[in-house]
Amino acid sequence: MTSTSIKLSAIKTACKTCSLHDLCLPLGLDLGDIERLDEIVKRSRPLHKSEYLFNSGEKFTSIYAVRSGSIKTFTESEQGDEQITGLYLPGELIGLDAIHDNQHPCSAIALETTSLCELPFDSLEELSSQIPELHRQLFRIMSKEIAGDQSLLMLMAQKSADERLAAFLVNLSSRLKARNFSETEFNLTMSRKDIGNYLGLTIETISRTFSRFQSEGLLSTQRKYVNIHKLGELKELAGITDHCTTPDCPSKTA
Amino acid sequence: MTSTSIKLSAIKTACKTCSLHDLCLPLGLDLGDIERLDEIVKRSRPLHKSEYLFNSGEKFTSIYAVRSGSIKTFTESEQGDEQITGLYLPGELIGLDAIHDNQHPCSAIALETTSLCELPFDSLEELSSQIPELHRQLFRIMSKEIAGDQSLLMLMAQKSADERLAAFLVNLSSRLKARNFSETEFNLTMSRKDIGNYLGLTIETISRTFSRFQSEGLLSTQRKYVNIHKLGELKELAGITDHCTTPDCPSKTA
DNA sequence: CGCTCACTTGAAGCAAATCAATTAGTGTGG
DNA sequence: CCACACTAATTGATTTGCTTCAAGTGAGCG
Repeated sequence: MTSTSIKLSAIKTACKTCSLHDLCLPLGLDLGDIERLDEIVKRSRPLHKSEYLFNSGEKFTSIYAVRSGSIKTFTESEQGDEQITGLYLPGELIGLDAIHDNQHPCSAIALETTSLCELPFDSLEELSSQIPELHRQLFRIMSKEIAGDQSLLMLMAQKSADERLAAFLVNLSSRLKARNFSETEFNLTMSRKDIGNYLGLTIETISRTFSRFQSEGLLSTQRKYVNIHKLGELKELAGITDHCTTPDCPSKTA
Repeated sequence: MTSTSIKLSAIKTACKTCSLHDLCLPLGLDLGDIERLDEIVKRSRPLHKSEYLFNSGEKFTSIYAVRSGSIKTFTESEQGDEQITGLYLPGELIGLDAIHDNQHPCSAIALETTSLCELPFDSLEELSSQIPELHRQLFRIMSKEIAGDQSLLMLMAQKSADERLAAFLVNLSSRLKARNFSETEFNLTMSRKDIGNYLGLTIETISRTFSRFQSEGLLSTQRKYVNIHKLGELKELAGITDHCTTPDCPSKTA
């Protein structure tokens, strides 16, 4: 199971050749630094759909970067109700919320077949104290996560069902675009139930809202497949300030 | 206005004698390190009520630690509606969400007379690369902020008005307790309107809920003054998992 | 004293939740 | 390959918790 060294050379993935280069940690690092980073990265077999990456309460040891696929994180209250707290796409980092008390406050599960890079935190921390630019990059990423959560909060607090779903789709669209996927045609890896949970709505409301969007010609859906016809209108509905946390964010260019 | 050096010695506040020692950055640092931290800290005149600390869109230069008083942060959408994103008490750090794109995504305003420590980020970053423990502490604090936002999210997504207000009060209570204030008697520095906005509810709902809590004997209020009579019941209402981000969090001791 | 502003309380309206019934996919074993 | 169960999603009818609208109260202040 843990026969890493042999397979590694076979897979031959490396930060410097990774297509997520400019989304993930290596942004702004020089070649030598990237090689040092590469040395601490562990790459294991991909997770299948519904497999756990870690469980709530587990000891925190590593940060994970999504290489392909997608992951959802969620917390569970003792009443048993579950709240999805994050959806992670390729190039995004999972586990940043676990640093402060050394255990994961949420569980993480694969929404589809997903491969990851594991970054043992001790090594990452040590390396980042030697490479100031890595250090800065880590701060930036954590800061971005904070800012992203806060705009999601804003969404929850005072948006209607329509606005929430629109914002969710627009956000997903722009994140996919930044990863060179289509911004208008994609597959939702989350179920209606998950989306509802994530947005603080019921499955019925999500379903109805999708139906209405479709009858209004904004988009068409077929189960998990979504085709956005009027991205502009959807953005407007979402409140334009598409609570985006992506590099292509319009507010950045301002 | 910026005649700092003279006044500084007069005020004579220093991290090592600060009562917030174990809440703020110096946690776990040795005396020598604290002195080095002290050298980069700027302490200016206190802010009066309703004065701005910084404005949304402003260039990010410093992190601020609250020494006394309280600060609220909020974002404003182009439609003009405002969303409060944070309430900061003594010992807490403001501005962590601004690191990633070098400008503040929200505005910060004093809720009462408030004094702060300003930590120029460049210096802090440099110092933290020299002091591993400071480095670690910064990560912990940012991580805690992420985890805190996520539980607030959970609150918004699937809690009733009662549960939200209860959770808010319980959270405030435990944070005040950690600062050696009473956990049952305190003044709300936020108005009903602000509380409503923060929790995604209207001012009327907040008012009604307070009235009901009072008639049920859970607490009594007189304008901003709150006296909690049955903290236990309130905690239960809040869902026990008091989305706490404080050192005395029960889940920590588990 | 009368003004304003923050808060309280009541009544009506509405968006989303809940309850309920169907339909469409997915998987399983005969 | 087809019947079977099982889950995901859709659609409709009803209920409800919160908002909105509206009026009133009380504290603080010139």
